[in-house]
Amino acid sequence: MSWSDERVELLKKMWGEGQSASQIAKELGGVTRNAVIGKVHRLGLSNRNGGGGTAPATEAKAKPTAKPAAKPAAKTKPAAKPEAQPEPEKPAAAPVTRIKPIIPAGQPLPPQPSTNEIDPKALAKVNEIEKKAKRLGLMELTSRTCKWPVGDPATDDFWFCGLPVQAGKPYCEAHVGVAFQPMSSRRDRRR
DNA sequence: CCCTGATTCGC
DNA sequence: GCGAATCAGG
Repeated sequence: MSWSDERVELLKKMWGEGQSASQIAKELGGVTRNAVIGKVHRLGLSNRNGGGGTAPATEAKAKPTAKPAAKPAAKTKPAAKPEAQPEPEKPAAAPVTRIKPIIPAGQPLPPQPSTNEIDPKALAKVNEIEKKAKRLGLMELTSRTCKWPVGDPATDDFWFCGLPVQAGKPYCEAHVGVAFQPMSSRRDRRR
């Protein structure tokens, strides 16, 4: 398989969308994720910049490996393609639909992470990805599927996100965002 | 163990 | 230029 024009374009597109190298590789077929990453680097777009949105998880790390190769690391990236895209980012998610008003009413309504004061960003993201959720059943869950529950367990309108989890976490990226909301908010109120 | 991207280097 | 092997990390 060679990097035809179309394939390269798809690569660019997907990479720009934040797709992982392995996913791109699958989509393209005939190549491994290594090939994709290699190509990405050769194309000079190892950096997924967009519009200052979410911070990149993994950033360039210094390589302490014993490599005496004296390389000033000249960044050859003076070129500015006229068709460069500023990356519109995710504009949507304004109304932020209330997650799920699933409360039979009359209940104590105990804990629940205040659905109220969670990063609107995170919520938006969740709503975004829940559309793409795989809607897995309890039995379909594996060690690497997002276990975020959606809907009312008492109804058949209940499923699990099922999207690929990232690192040892039980949820996908988006859900991790709202699940592990760092303790903050109401903490220091006296000011 | 699963996954991610980054880098190296023989081809 | 290509990408497997390897590295580094979540």
